[in-house]
Amino acid sequence: MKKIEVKVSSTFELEKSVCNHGFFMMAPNRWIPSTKTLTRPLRLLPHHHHHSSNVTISISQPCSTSLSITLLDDRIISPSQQQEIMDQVKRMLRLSKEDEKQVKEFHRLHEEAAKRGFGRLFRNPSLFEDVVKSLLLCGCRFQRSLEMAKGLCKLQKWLGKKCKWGNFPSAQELANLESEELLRNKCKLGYRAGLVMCLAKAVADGEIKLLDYELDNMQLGDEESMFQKLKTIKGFGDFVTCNVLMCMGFYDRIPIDSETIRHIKQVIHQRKECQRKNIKAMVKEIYDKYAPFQTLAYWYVPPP
DNA sequence: GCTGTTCAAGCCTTGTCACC
DNA sequence: GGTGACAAGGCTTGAACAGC
Repeated sequence: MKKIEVKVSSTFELEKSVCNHGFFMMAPNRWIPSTKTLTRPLRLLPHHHHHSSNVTISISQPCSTSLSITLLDDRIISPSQQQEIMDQVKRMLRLSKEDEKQVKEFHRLHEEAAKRGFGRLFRNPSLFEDVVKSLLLCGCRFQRSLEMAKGLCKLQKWLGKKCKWGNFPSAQELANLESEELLRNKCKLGYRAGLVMCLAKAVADGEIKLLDYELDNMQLGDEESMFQKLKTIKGFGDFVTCNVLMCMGFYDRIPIDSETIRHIKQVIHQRKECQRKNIKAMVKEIYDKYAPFQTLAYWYVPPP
């Protein structure tokens, strides 16, 4: 079993960087609380004549200054593939220099979060997976979103691919499906099947350049134009768009859904007057002082 | 800018009815 | 009366759209 070490700053805490909003619970991510380990498959780019392949990893934090990535399959990994694995882990846990900078700035505004080492929101290894999962959150309870993600991870098996642990399908894999019926009926995506299929095709055809979106955003820092651009995609309302912006690292528009009302009412502020009607105003009132990191502050849950 | 309405899907509750 | 099967409708979600 091969291990890769990744150095992290001493303020980094794996559990806090993983267990914050719902994505860490969605397949193929699996968090094991007893060992504080995150396990999931990652996709490796096609090499030479081979198709893209999966490698299963688990991430743990043996000490405060380093992470340990364990490769669970018995296979030889080239140096460039090792780099691919590290890049994806860095994306999930937001370990880039830019992320580090944002966390520090946020901590200047939010003393309590700084004290508890909170400031990184979990992501999936690719923006495409983030986007699809954001769509899965729509129009149902979270439990069903979890089942849909599981269904999508079984897709590779149904398509006859040999893999121990089904990975989340890529845009290419989804775009190559004959019809959306498999997504609709077997993965139980319902009406979301059409949206996901449409998105996958647009991404695979290069109509929507997700990679560019991600690369551009940090350099340009133009959230408004990114918001407008994302909003044109079918199925992207305010909630999904803000959730995707959050994944990209723009934190000043909080993704508001029904969960937000519960969140504010019961968990955080004991504010009973919170309703669907006034939720926007209340969120603004409570979190605007943390601008431009409102979404980070929103996901910070103080200890009981 | 907002409001309200409609849409979609599946789960949940309730209602109906035959049967023992 | 109690029970089980099944159907109908309600509830829930965010997006989309119409209207102001």
